[in-house]
Parts: sequence; structure tokens; C-alpha cells
Amino acid sequence: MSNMMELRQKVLEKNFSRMNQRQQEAVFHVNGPLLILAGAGSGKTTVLINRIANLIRFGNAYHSQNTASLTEEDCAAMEAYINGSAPLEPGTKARLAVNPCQPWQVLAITFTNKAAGELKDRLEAMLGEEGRDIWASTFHSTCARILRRYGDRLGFTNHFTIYDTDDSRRLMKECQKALNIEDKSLSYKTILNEISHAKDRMISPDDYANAAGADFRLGLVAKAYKLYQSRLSEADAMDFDDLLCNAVQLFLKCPDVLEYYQNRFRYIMVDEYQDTNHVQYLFVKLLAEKYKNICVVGDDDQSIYKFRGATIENIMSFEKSFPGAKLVRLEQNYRSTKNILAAANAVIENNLERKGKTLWTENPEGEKIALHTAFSEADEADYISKKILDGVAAGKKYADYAILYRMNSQSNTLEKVFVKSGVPYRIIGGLRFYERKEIKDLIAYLSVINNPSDEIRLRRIINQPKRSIGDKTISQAAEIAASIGESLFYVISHADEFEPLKRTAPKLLAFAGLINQLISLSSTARLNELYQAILMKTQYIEKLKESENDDAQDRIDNINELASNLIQYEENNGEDTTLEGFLEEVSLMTDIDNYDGNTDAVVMMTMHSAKGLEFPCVFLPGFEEGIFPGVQAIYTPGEVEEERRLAYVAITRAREELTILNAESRMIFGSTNHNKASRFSAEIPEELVNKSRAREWKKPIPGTVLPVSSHESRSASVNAARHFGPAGISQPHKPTDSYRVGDSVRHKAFGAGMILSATPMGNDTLLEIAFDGVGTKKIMANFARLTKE
DNA sequence: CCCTGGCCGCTTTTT
DNA sequence: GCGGCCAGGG
Repeated sequence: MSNMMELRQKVLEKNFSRMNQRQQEAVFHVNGPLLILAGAGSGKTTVLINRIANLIRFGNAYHSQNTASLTEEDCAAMEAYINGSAPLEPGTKARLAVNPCQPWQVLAITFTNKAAGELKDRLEAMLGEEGRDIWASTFHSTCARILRRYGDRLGFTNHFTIYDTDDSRRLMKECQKALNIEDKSLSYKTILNEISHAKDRMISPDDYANAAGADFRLGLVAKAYKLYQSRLSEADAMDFDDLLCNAVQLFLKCPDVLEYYQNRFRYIMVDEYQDTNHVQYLFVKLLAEKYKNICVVGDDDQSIYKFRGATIENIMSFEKSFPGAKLVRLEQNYRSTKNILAAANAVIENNLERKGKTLWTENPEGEKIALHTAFSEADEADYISKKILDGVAAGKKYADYAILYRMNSQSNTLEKVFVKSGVPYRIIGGLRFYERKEIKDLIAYLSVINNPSDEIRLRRIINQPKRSIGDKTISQAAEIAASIGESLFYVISHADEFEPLKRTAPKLLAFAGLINQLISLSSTARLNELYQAILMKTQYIEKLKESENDDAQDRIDNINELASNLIQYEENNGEDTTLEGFLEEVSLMTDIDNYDGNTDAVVMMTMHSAKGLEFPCVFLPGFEEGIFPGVQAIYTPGEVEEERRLAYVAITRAREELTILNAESRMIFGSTNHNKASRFSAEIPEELVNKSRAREWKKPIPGTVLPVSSHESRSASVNAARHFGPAGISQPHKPTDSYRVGDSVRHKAFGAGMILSATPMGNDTLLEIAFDGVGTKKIMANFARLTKE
């Protein structure tokens, strides 16, 4: 019989032969807790997917002694398969399994929606239909889904609203007002931070008040916390942290619910475990308590979210929290060259607080790492843009390049230079699509239609576009609402019944009527029809046009983009499409989720956003003391270690080429600084690097300086490139020879004008245009979005 | 009630 | 350098 067992093991090994030994260890360990310490680029997603596939296809076949299901014929079939003389026949394959699990018994939690989506796609590709039934989602959406079902146990309806940071901010400001807390003495930021930490530790407002004792400031925070929570529940809303701690709360309060999910999720997997915080740990711990089939994947060296509560502790003490846990280290890197890896190892070695591991690779040595010192941030951007253009001329694609920086604001200089030199780019993060005013407004309309008691969002749109309903009226109405225990929307709908509102009653009633109309429409109309009705009835676009805002057209583009998102959502969900579903997806969505990498453009994002991604060529600008590591981190060893981990993440994003840059002078927050090169670049051994520096101060050549003022450039071309979706990509290769001197053209921001000169530059043409009433501007043709008159 | 202009302060990272 | 907030004028 042991023969049979060995044979089966060999078959499985062959079936998963694309995994290395360590990876197989992780794949075959299915029962009991498992910690996978997976270095950057060690194929952890592949392991995760194969492990799930193994769970579903073969269960515990590898370690099981039970071979009862196998026949003598299977034995022969297995031998044939191992010899390579025959493929594995489905019947035999099915009989290999020992206690396989159902797809819906698997829960895979990731950090971003993008990672979840990728996991789903790859699982579907591997397992077909079955792959669809696996729950692969983020902590937040997993919790949201559970709360949609059982939130009533905590006093929420099943269509509660999810507040994003902006909503939370607005709400806290109102709480401050109500409690007479001056923002100067105790800022909303501080309070929200405190609350977030409290929630992470599952400390309720009352607990918090008790702990605050006689401390005046903490007492105020406690009051604000209490008010904030009661306002949230009045509005039937949860903030991001609530999603997690309410889910945990639910499990603690309702053992039947917990048990239901414990039974349902027999196998739990958590990706990026080093980035989990305390509540997330509790959530996972509770779910896994019954069967203890928990597998976490993480890398202590890549823990970069301490600032928002992630504790390295979770990964450090996993073996204590889950006794008997098996530990597997994945140290073979499949991504980067030897040089890049050596650099990364050398940097991270300077951290004291780590589990310790050293990545190695069979990849070639590769190029040395380029360390370039520029004069200024503009010079730095110039250097990058030239390198990219050189690379593209030599056959690379723009999309092979990524620029990863510490702060979003660093993208500005790069944008300007790229616009000028015709490098197509895409920025991830920064001002995100769903954070734009116009988008938030329209989402607020949809939210209020979905849930009229959502006061924060109601307030947002009540005078947007302008309806002559001022702050005073609103707070009066809110007061009445509070005194009679009705919602703000109720009071507005019955404005004529309240004496103090008499004067503005017609306006309020008109608004309430508008919303009520839309609500009734929402029960029958399709999502996009509803959206178009909102636009029509509010005259949103018309009012926007009237405002003659510089960026009105950009905003209208965004509004239309949202329409296509709605249609997309309808197409993806078919019969199951609901307004609520859309709103939920939107509230948990970020830009990075939308990065598909299919369009040929250089990608720019923060190092944080880049976690989990990889690129053939990576630029890391701003390696300077005071920038990276940042000023706030420099004097705290623990903080420096966190920054160093970020450096490690950044370096290991690169597959083939890595360029690290610093500038001798840099304009930051309005003033010029002279920063020393970062300690992190100094930690890379000399023999791995190729140093260079800008040789002499060159006068800005014509065209180097942006020909339009920063304000104008933002509204015109730059914002265009920041757009969501493929439409937002700047396209450099349109034919530009169609512009001739003397042509009349129209520019979005500058209006009508005439071309004075056209000078070909690279792929593009530099146009000098005399605009009526604005003066003469120099603009690159590809980015000007000119229309001929 | 709405708009503007000036002043202030902040300025990391994200679900 | 920017955006948020407030005060003052239309």
C-alpha cells in the first residue's frame, strides 16, 4: 500500500512540477495553519493558485495514507503518467483525491481589488467554471458582503452606505461643530486617527471614554467618537474601519453567524499578511478557529503600511497564534537580475527587526544599477525622459517603464517634462477618479436615491448645482430633524409644515420632489437611464458649461466616463445589477484596480501603490535624505526601517533595469532644498552600481521650460492625461504635419488662435500660436488637443 | 445667498 | 504650491 501512496505522491509532484520544491511543500500542506514567507518575486501568487487548485482537485491526497479509492488499473495508469507514456486519465485523476473541498469553501483574501481580480482570473483559467465559486476578495469587500447579509443583527439595514474618507471627514467636521471643538485645538484629522486606532483595537466609544478618564483632550475625542458613531448609525452608514470591526463585532455577538461562516470557509488564505492590522487578524482568527485551515502569505520585509495600523507583529507571531503552524520560506526569485536582487538584499540587511531571509535567483547578472545625480528635479525628469526615449528608439515599449516615487506631488515635474517631450504616460493614484468633485457629486445623487437617510451625501448635493439653498437653511432643517426624530430628508420633503423653513420651502420641496421622482424612477429604470435622468433633471452639465470653468470639459469627460462605468457594470452583472451593488463596488475601488498595463504608456505611481507589480525597467527618483527617507522618519529608527522596507519593495519591482536618482537641489512645498543623497542608495555595494551625474549646468534650452504657466498646463493637457481609462492616455504619435502656419485653430483652454510657427521636434511639433485675447503660447501639437476652425 | 480674494497652514503612504 | 477656510462685498 505504501507503494500506492508513493506512486500517488509522484503523480502529484509531476502534476505540480512547475513549482519548485519549497513551493510544492506549500501547495501540498493543506491541513492546519501554514505560514509562507514569500520574498519578492518568489511566485507567491502562483503558489496560492496552485494550492487552491490542489485543495479542490486532490484535497489532502499528498499526505494522506488512505489509498482506498484507487484501483489496480489506476496504479498502472499512474505509472504510465510518470513515465510520460500516457496522460492522466480523468477517472484516475478524480480517484486520486482524498477529501477534496468545494470551490465555495475557499476564501482568499487579498489586499487590493486588483489582486483579488487577478486571483479570480487565474483561478478561472486554471479550474474553469469551478474557479468562479471561490470567494476571492479584499478584507473590506468580504466584510461588506457579510454585513450586507447579517448587518441587521447590529441594527443596520442591508443597504447601508459605505462612507469613504471624504465622507468621514465631512461628518467629523459636523461633529466638531456640534460639540464646539475648534479644529485648531483638536483637528478632525487627529480625532479620526484616534478613532481609527480605537476601532482597530475594538475599543467602543464607551470604552474609550472610560479609558480617557480625566484627560481633557481624550475626553473630547471620546465625545466626538461617540457622536460620530451615532451619526453614522442614524445615516445607516459605516466607514472603512467599521466594515472590519462590525464584522468582528457580528461574529462575537452572534455565534450562529460565526459558525455559519466557519463551516462555509473551510480553507482560508490571506495574501500580504504583513500588512494586516489587529482587527483583520481578529477577523481571520475567528473564521479559522474551528478548522484551523489557515494559510497566510507574507513578507515581513515588505511591510509598508504601519502608518495605517498594520502590525508586523501579526506575521512575527503567527506561529504563536496558530500553534503547530508549518513555515515555508520561498527565497528563489524569478523576477529580477542578480544585480538588482543583490542590491535589494544589501539594503534590507540594514534592518534589525526582521525574520531574515536572503533572496537568490538563477536569472542572469544583468546590467549594473544606474545611480544618477541630477541638478534639479526638472533635470532629473529630463534625464528620465531621455532614457525612456532612447530605450524606445532601441525597441522597448513605453509600458516597459515605471517611475516610482515617494510622494504623489513628485509626479508634477515628471508630467510637465513628459508632456513636453512627448512621452505617453499614465499616473496611478493621486487625485483619483472617484475622488473628483463632479464624480463624488453624482455618486452622492445615486447614494441619496438608494438611501435618502444618508445625510452627509444629501448635504453634499442639496445645493449642487446651486439651488439657492444655503448653509443656514440646511442647519435649520437639520435641527428640526433632530428635534422631531426624523431624517433630514423627511424635513425637507415636508418643508412647508415647519414655520422656520417657510421662506425657503418652495426650493426645498422642489429638491425633495426631484429626488422622489428619481427614487421612483430607480425602481424601474436601468442604471444608466437613471444616471442620465439625474443629469437631465439637475442640469448638471449645463450648469457646468455656464460656469466657464477652465476644466469644465475635463469634468464633462469624467461624467461621461462614469456613464460608461455604469454601463460596464450593467454588462458585467446582467440580471443581478443593482444600484446598491454598483455603489458598493465604487466605494471600495481605487485607481490601481484599474491599471491594466495593456496600453503603451509609461506608468507613474507611488512606491506604495507599486507593491505587487513588476516592470522591466524602473526609475526611482528622489532618493534623497528628507524625501526618502522623509523628514518625519529620519530621527526615528523604527520609521527609517519602514522606509527602508519601502525601498526594498521599490527596488524589487524591477526585472531588468533599475535607475536610482537624486537631485542636488529640489523645489519642495514651495521652497528649494539641497538634499544629500539617500542613505539607501549608499547601502548598495559599489560594485553593483554605475554612477553618473549631470556634468554641467546647462541653461534651459528653449522648449525645456513649459511654455504655458503651471495653472494653464494643469487644466489643459495634464489633466487630460490623468483621466480614467484608456481615453486618458496621452497619445504622442498622431500625425502632426497637418498643422500649417496661418491655420486657425481652437484650444480648449485658450480659445481661438492662429498658428505663427510650427517646428518639428522628435515625433511632435512645437507650435507657436497667437490666441485671441490670451497672447502667444508655445504648445506641443500632440498634447494641445487643438481643433481646426 | 453667492462669489471672490486673501490668508493660512500643511505637505506620505490607502481600504 | 496648493487647497481649504473665512471674511467681506455684491
